[in-house]
Amino acid sequence: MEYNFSEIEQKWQKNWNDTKAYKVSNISSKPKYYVLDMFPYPSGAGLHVGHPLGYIASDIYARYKRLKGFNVLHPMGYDAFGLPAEQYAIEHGIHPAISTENNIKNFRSQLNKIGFCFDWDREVKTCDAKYYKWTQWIFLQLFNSYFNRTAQKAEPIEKLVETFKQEGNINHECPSTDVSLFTSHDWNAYDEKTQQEILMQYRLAFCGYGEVNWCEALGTVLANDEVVNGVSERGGHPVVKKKLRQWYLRITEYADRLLKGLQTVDFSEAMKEMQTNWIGKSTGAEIKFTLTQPLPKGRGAAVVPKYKVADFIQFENAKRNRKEQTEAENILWQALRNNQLDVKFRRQHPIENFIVDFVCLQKRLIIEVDGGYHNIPEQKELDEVRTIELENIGFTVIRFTNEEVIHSTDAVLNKIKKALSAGGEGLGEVVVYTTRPDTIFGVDFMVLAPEHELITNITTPQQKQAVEEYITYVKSRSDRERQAEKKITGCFTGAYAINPFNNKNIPIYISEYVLAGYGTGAIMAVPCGDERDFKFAKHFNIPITNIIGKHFNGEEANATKDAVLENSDFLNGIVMKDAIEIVVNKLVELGIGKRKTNFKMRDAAFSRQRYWGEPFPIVWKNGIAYALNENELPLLLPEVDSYSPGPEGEGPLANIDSWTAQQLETNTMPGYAGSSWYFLRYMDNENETEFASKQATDYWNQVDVYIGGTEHAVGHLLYSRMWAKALYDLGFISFDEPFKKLVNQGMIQGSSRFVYRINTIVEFLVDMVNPENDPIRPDVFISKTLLDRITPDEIKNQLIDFYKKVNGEKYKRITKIHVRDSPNIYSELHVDVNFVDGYELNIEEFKKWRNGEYANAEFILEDGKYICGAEVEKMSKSKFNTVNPNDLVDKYGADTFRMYEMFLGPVEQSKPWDTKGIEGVHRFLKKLWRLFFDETTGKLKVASSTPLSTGGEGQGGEVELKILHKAIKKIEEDTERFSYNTAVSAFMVCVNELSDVKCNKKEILEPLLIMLTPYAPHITEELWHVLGNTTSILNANYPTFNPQYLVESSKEYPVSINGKLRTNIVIALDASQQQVEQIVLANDVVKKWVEDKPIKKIIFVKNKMINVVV
RNA sequence: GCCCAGAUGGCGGAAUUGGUAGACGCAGCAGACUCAAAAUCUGCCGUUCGCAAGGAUGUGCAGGUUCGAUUCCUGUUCUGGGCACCA
Repeated sequence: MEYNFSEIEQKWQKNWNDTKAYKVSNISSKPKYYVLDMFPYPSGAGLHVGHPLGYIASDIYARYKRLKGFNVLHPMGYDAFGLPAEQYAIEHGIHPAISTENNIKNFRSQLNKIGFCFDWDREVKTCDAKYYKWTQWIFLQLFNSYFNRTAQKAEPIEKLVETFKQEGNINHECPSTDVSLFTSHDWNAYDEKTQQEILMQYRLAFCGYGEVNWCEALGTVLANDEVVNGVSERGGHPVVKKKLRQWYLRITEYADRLLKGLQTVDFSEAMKEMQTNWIGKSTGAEIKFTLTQPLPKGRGAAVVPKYKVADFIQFENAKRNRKEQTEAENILWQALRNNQLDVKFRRQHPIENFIVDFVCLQKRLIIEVDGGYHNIPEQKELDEVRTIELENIGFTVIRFTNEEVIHSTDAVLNKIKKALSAGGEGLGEVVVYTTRPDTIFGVDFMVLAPEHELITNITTPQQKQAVEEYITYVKSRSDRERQAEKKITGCFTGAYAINPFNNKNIPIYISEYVLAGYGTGAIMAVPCGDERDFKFAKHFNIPITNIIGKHFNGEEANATKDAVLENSDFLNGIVMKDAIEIVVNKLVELGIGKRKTNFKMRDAAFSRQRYWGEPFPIVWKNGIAYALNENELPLLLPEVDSYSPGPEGEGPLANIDSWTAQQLETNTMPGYAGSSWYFLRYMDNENETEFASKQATDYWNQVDVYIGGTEHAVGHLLYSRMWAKALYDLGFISFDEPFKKLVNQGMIQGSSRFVYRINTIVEFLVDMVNPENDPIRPDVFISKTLLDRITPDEIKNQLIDFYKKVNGEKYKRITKIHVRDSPNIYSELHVDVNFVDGYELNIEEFKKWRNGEYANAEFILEDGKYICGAEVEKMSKSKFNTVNPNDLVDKYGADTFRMYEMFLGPVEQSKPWDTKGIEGVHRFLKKLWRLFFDETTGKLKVASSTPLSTGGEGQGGEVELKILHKAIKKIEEDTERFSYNTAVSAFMVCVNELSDVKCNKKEILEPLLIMLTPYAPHITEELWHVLGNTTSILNANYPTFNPQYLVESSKEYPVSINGKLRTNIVIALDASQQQVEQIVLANDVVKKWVEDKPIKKIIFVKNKMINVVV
């Protein structure tokens, strides 16, 4: 019998389908195992050979775990909302639902051909209303929650509202800087709109404003990859940043937990590192730099005033005063202490010759609480003098009576708050964020992000025009371009700030290398320690202060933390990393800065101005966003007439009158909405009352193995981790990390092929009387190898020869030829790899390509062949380098295809696709087949005869058992660690060796079949039944490794002299060091190399090697 | 620019913990079977010197640690992935 793979594969695929062999139950006595693939987007191009790589890997693992006795969940579904379908709809007028459904059908049929063990009854599609009902529902949970920073978890927003009613937001710092402190009194007095606006700043899903790529000409918002070099990819229209109302997820609140969670999951170190870097936690300080301009109101002081620090006696008095607090002072202190108003207050603090009641040094605000004796005239006069003196050195003084403090505390606090915010404006200041406060004395200039709000206020009239021009330039550039730019650009604002530590004037610049979104959008530049600051200083000729002595050579910056500080006042002589703490403490003490933890990660933009996505279950009333009720879900995506954007760049939903009449949100959710929780829906995909029952999510729990590419490292993987954490916090699931183990699959790259068209233009002077004599100028392609060798002149001559040939008789009438050089002598064109054999172009196929576009093409060949150029690129339809798995399955069968994809190399490594080697794997399966069937007679030759165990007489049995158990050990280990390429070669070795010993024993071959089942399920099921089994091999028991079959008594040791291998000697494994030394030194080869040199030592590593050192 | 990964024969790759570099497969070469082809089987196959025995050299590049380095360290080049609206 022949190995007829297509017959076998169809037969068993039908059988498995009919018997529901892959149906998985949520109720089982077996331990559970959840194997998940990353959610595919069903693109119109269909599957190419790159897609199944991860699916085959997971399929093998799922089948392996099943053989090992697990109840395995291995589902598949579609991330079906997305931009490409919408783009297709715009171009072809076909509803995305229809094109998506077609793509899904195509995808599924392609997947089925490969023989995956998906439980199709659990299939999900994100664009299905039954699915997105729950995406909307989860969104509402996020909308109706806030992050309790004390408890470090999400909680219902009603709980927060209760707290606000009781105590204001004193214990719940707002994640947004837009909301300052308010009391319960304040809260209760706020109107609905204010209250809702405040709540919005706390919600986990919230509305804000964000910049998008706006293309005026197309009237639409563009995705980043639709923008190329600042213009739209389609049409090349200019693109600028535009602020639009957007939804966000407050993922930044989860930053710390997302970091901590990484310690509990089994992801690669690289993956964890990428996520860690993306979250970008850094510790440092915010430092306030006072501006020299505009001048503080009415006082004329252009420098930061200094004041005298208290002497010993004053400190003693202050201490005593603190103990003898009045009732009013105590009340106020309780409200001011511990940064409750966001700033640090001190009580009974000595300033100049006075001891003031309360002072905020940072805002230079003094609060005096007056007891009764302040009412006498002398005291009043003294107080006034004191106020004037304090104001002269830059303080603001406000006074309250005991009465006011005790009876109208709220009003007093409000006045203080107002005074605090006014204080900042008067002086004008820039807050910078730095991770290196130790370098404070090396600050030579300051750089603000061009978006920084202070810029318009501080720019001097002389610099105004230059600054505006620069800002216009920056507006046209993406963050990526800004960071990648090597050229130094920037602009001086004309303003100066003062270094609070040495009063040095610091020029303030703006530059695109400072991004508005990170830190405070302003940096203090230390050119001797930071490369970009250094280059900036050089470019603008800013003198550089060296604070690190010989560590700075004047040629390049040195970011060391180990240098001893110089030119640094009170820090001189201190090692930089120790100075960081000292400076931070000093900043806090002086009230000019604070310790600050920063995250690079930003809140996740969660809306798109598009049609093909989940509608938000949100209604707007009077500018307030209200959630729909649960029973109004799903909010169905309506039909639209056109997929073009709304009037102000909103999504297409804004064009539907009935939609806008209901005041429904016109944005839709982004692609990652549905994919952030799909792994939960698989557990219970038909549930109509919950996103998944608690019972189901408790049973399946975390995904045990998740296989997917690193391209999702920071997007999808962080979002879904956040969603899981939020659902966990709110009590809907009982695990807060969704994926226990992550295996990264590499990309299969395309190996593109190119043909080279000659561009040189040949002009003919022809007989104009007969226009039909106009000569034909076919496209001429030149072979790559030839192109590399010959000169442009030779190319021209070849070209003319061709024109002569094709024009034949006509050519004789041509009176003159003129060859005009074009800038590029030739063009490199992608050609479909499917009609290139290796590098040789199949010219006939090429001529038929693209409806005969090149039917008349001519070719300059070499040795009768057209050799193509080659390059490794992304596999993509537009590059004509895709290979369809269907073609390969038809030609070699699914089993061969599956094994070949695995045999290509390690799963996690990227590699270019090359179909060439597939024959080898196919031969392996045929060879396996021949172990069962006689080549010539076609008869089954497997016999049942118990192979003899160790010590028995029949060596045949021993050898075969050894071969089998060596394979079991290797293949089981390799499968466990996803090293499928080495497992496949172990199968090959095993089958080669069994063929060599002509093994035909059922007891050897049957376990081999079981081991091979995960890799090649069809052929093994067929042979399994050939051996007489009646149940499916899918449910067989994995063979058990027995080490006793592999025991050896001696080893052939490699022997090196001075590390160079010279010979091999067989030595018993139990030999001692002395015995080994004797044997080795007696060896002739060793003697020859040692000659009479003295032997220093002999290194003997048991079971490894021997090295003689002379 | 920043973050992550990778680089080994003509090609895909192996070497799991610092211990015989090139397993397994492809391609190639030689041979067997055949009228022939296909299929199958056998042998050879990093480079280089040599008739051979054997030697030299060799894991992107330059250094270092070690008895011994593809493996560890420092620097560097190139390639791939990501960089917040592709999914």
